[in-house]
Amino acid sequence: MSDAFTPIAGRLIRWYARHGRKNLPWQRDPTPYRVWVSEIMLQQTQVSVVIGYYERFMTRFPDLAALADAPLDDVLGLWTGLGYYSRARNLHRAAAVVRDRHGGAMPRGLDALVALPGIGRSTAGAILALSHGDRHPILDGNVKRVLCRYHGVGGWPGEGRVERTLWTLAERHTPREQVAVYTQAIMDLGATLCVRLRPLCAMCPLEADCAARREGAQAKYPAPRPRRETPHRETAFLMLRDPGGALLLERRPPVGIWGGLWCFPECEPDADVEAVCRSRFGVRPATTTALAPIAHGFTHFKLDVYPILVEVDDDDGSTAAGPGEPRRHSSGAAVAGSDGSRRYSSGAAAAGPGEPRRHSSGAVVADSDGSRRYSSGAAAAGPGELRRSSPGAAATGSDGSRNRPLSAVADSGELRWYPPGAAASVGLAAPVKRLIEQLARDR
DNA sequence: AAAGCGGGGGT
DNA sequence: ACCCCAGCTTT
Repeated sequence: MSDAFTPIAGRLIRWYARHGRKNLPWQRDPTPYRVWVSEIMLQQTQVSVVIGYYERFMTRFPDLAALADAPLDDVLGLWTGLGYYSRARNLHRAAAVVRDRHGGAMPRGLDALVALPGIGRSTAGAILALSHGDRHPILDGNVKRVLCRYHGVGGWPGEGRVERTLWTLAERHTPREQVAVYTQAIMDLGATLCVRLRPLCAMCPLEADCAARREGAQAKYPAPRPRRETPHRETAFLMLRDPGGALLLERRPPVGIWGGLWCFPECEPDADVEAVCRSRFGVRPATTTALAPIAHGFTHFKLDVYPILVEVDDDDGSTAAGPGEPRRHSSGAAVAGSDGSRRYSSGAAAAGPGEPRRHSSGAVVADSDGSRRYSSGAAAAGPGELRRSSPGAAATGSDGSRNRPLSAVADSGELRWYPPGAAASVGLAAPVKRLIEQLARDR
C-alpha cells in the first residue's frame, strides 16, 4: 500500500453522478429489505442475471412479512437457477427472525444485522449504507479489486492479513456524507471500469494516483488465490477371481464417482489384503498379485488405482461381510488415518441424505509430516456426490472407526460374481473395464 | 474443461 | 483465525 489516506470519495461520487448505474431495481426505493435481498442475490450472480430473479422475488415477496410467512419451498422455487441455495434458506430463516424478534423491521445496527443468518459484515454494511446512509464500509469483490489496485495491495485478498488491510482502507475512504452514493459508486466502479480483465483505466476517476496504474501492473491486483494442487488420491482394487475365472464385482452407490456402475471392491492401498478378503468376503486368497497401477483422471482429482489380483479357491458362497465384522455403521463417515497414508473410500460412506452437493475440493486434514492432504471422506466425493456438510464430521467417525469402504454395499448385497465374459455386458467403471479386458488377454 | 467468483459458516 | 464451501459464468 502506498497512500495512508486519500480521499477518493469525492471523485467517485462525481464520477458516479455522471456514469453510474442508478436504475437497477433495488436502487429504486432502497429499503433495507429490498437492499438486503439484492445484496444476497448479487453475492453469487452478476447484475444482468439477478435483475430478473430480483423482480420475480419482489413481486412474490414484496415485503419482509411476505417472505417470512412464505413456505421455504416458495422461496427456493424463485431461487432456482441462482445457485447457492443455502443463502435462500438463510434469507428465509433470517426473515422469520426479524419478524419474531425485531418486530418485523430490519434492525438498524451492524451487530444486529450480522447476527442474522446469511448476513456478514459487508452485507450488513451495505444494507445500512445503501438504505439509511449510515456510515459503514463494505468490502465485496468489486471494492477489494479497486482498493488492491489503487493502493497496490499485494497478496491474495482471501488471506487474513490482506483482508484486514483492505477493511482498514475501506473504512478510511468511506465518507461522512453521501455514504449511500459513495457505496454505490465504488461498487459500480469495480463492476464497470475496474474489472478484473482489461480495466478501462482511461475512463477511471482514480487513474491519476492509482498504484497499479503507475506500475502498469493492473493485472497483478488482486493477487490470485494460491493454486491448490489437484487432489491426488489412491485406492486399491481387489480383483477376486475364482478358479472358474469369475470376478467379484460390486455395484457402486447411485451417487458419486461411477455412480451405479460395477466396480472391483476397493480397499486401502496399504491394507492387509488377505485379512480384508477373509473378513469382508469370507474367502481366503490363494495368491495375491499386484498389477500395474492405473492413473485415472477425474475433473476434480486424480486417482491412482492399484489393482490387486486375488486368486481364490475356496469361496464359501458368502460374499457378504461376516457377522462379527466391526467398524460398521450405516451412515458413518470415512475417516483419515493417523499414519499419514492416503486413502480412498467408496462414496457411500460419506453420504448423508438431504445434504448439499459437494464442491470440487475435498476436506483437508493435517498429516503427521505437517503437509496437507485430502481426507478419505472427501476423496469419496466427486461431482454430484452427497457428503456431510461438515468436513470435521466427515473426518471423524462417531465411533472412532477407520474406513469401511464397502460395508454399506455389502449390507445391500450389491456384490456379485461375474463369470468370464458376463462382465462385459454390464455398466463398468472405465478402469474396471480395462482391467477385465487385460485379464482376458493375459489368460 | 477449468478457473473465477465472493461472502458466510464451521472448526 | 483459519479454512472450506456452493454452483453458475466466463475463458
